[in-house]
Amino acid sequence: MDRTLLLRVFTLSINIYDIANKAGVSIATVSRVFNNTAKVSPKTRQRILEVAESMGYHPSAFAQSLARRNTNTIVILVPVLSNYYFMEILAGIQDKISSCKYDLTIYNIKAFESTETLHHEIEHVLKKGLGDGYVLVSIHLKEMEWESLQRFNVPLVLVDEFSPYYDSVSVDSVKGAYTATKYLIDQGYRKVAMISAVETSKPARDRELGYKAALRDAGLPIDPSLMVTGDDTYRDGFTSQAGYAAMIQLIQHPSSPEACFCASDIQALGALKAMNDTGVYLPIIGFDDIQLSTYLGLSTMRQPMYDMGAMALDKLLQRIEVPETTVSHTVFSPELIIRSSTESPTEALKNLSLKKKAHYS
Amino acid sequence: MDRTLLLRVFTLSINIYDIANKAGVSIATVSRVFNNTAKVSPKTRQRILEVAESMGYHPSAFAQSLARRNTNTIVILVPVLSNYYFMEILAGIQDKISSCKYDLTIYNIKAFESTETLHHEIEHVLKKGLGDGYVLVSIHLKEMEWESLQRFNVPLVLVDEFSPYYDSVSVDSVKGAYTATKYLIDQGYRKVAMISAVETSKPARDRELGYKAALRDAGLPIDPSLMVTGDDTYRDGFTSQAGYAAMIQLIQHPSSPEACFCASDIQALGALKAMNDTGVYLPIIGFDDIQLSTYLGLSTMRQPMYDMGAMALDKLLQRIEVPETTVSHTVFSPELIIRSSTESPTEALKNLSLKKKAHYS
DNA sequence: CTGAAAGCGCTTACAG
DNA sequence: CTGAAAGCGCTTACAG
Repeated sequence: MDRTLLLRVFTLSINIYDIANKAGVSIATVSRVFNNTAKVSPKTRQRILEVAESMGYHPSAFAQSLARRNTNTIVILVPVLSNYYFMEILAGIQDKISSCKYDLTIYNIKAFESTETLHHEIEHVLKKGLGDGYVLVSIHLKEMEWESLQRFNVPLVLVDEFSPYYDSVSVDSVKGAYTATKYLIDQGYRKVAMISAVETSKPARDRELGYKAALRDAGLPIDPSLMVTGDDTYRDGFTSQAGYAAMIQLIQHPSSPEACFCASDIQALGALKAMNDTGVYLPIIGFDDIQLSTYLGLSTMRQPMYDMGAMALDKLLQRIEVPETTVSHTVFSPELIIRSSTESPTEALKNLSLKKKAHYS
Repeated sequence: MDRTLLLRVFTLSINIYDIANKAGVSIATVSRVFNNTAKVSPKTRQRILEVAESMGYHPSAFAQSLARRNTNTIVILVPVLSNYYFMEILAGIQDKISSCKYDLTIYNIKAFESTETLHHEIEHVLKKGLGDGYVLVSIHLKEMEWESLQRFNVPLVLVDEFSPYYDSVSVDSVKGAYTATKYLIDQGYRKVAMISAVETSKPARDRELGYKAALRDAGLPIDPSLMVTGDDTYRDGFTSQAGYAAMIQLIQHPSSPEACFCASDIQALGALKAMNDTGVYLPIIGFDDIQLSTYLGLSTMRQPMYDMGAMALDKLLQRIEVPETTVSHTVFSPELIIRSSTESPTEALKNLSLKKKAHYS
């Protein structure tokens, strides 16, 4: 009695004891009606529900999780929240999860100055035990670091990353970059430039690999000065601003590149704008196929982001159910989507003058 | 001992007792070093840290929250995850929160068939007690429902909604719609159509209000058949698909509208595409100013989404600190941004043929 | 169908 | 500087 009163004063929140008292039952019974976990006489059930409703009671999620040793929630770990790529992946996850018992929580990983602090941050979150399972999107760790995460023994699936220890779904960046670059070469361009991102970015590195391989296979020289980044490390350089700056660099480049493969659509959009602003046109092909690309006529290598998200969640749910499932890796091959941004320069040139107007703002 | 062993078998997770045992101290001391809450001798501190590191220990977030009666996390409640509007708002929140002690969690409200189930879902989440404070984005409830939420006595700020009981930040939709419509009228168009969304959507209703008011003030007739929705209720009709369908309706409309105000940019993008596909051009002005709009030359009413997110978080943190702060409401006036989509038809017509090519996919 | 009681993994006065 | 113990709000065998 005293306890309850004291409690009230401080937290103003009602708990299971309050309900039990008022309904004249034990807390066990209250718990049972809220969990539908055992037969409770219709009468008492009704009474408890009424009391609870009138007092605005609901079991505390924390206490439940603690007592049950499970959380009934899936958590998504992402480095940045506002990003077209993640948005698509999240959509896939969200649409899938709405039909199951799990709650969805998105956790924003803050520290990512170095892979080491990233690693610590991930450990930190996993140890806190917020979810029954985790989807890690675009989190890139060293093999050893991935290995060490195993000791937490928690279901975990990787999107846009590979590690032998965990289920994963990703896209073959090397192959995609190769295809894109080869396409440009096949169109007759010899001097194909690349807009890339910071070198610590795994997808950027992989795409550089594919780009170089395509040049090599075509017997073309690799000119490192034609691989530009826009010198902007915000978000690893995957921004339209960085793409804009990079394209300006290419336009002013002494050896006049003839076409350009771009590590991401978002950068390509910036590059497109740079071309409009300067009036210089370069056939360009991006990577991702975010929704905007359709509208802007950007040719690109499509990643099935929505499906990747959905599949990642499937794998996670499966693993939570049956922890012994053998680890599986799904690697999608990006698909070449040709739109107007890779039209021949003469065709495109006509567009440009008008587009310029259209993009005035 | 027995307990610990048994536990291990089932959960495989180490707790504060394990660390205390191994380090030869009490759990209180272990707790203290992890919370930096009292002086602990450097020696023992060091030892405890080592033991913890070696065993991969970290305090359980749930147990901590339960014992402390606070969670150290802010939760954002949103109806849909993948949405350009939310993305911008989230960016504002995220950039702000990275410099404070709170963790950020995004909770996806599932049920929104009716405002009643929405209300219940919100109650449900608040009662679970997942956060120290909540930012509710684009959650629209009846005044009574908002009122009833007060009993949970939890810090809560509203974005894109108004209630006298809570801090809020929003935009004056009525005024914005009025300005946009008036602009078109001032350009000389008499038959201004509107692309709207489902009638249960509050922003859509408000924008309809502003649209009608502008027509009325200009002495123009209001033709309900010129207010179209695209008949798509997915996401309340705020999709480019719905915008596309709506524009098709307008294009085929017997009374041939001369210009169009659109309730959101995302719909306007769809409408733009419809115009490209059909070759029929209508000056159009959107609402939001999402990032893509710059690229597409869409005239629009700008909402400062990023700033709104940041400000919402500020208000929330303030309220958590000082619960008695008087409730404050910030209403931004959307700003008219003129780009090429409102060019005069003759000018625009020239654009169109080329844009059409550019948008080929 | 229902209760008493132990336990989930922590924090935090209180006492020393 | 450190420990014993109560408490956070639940769940869940166990017993009846």
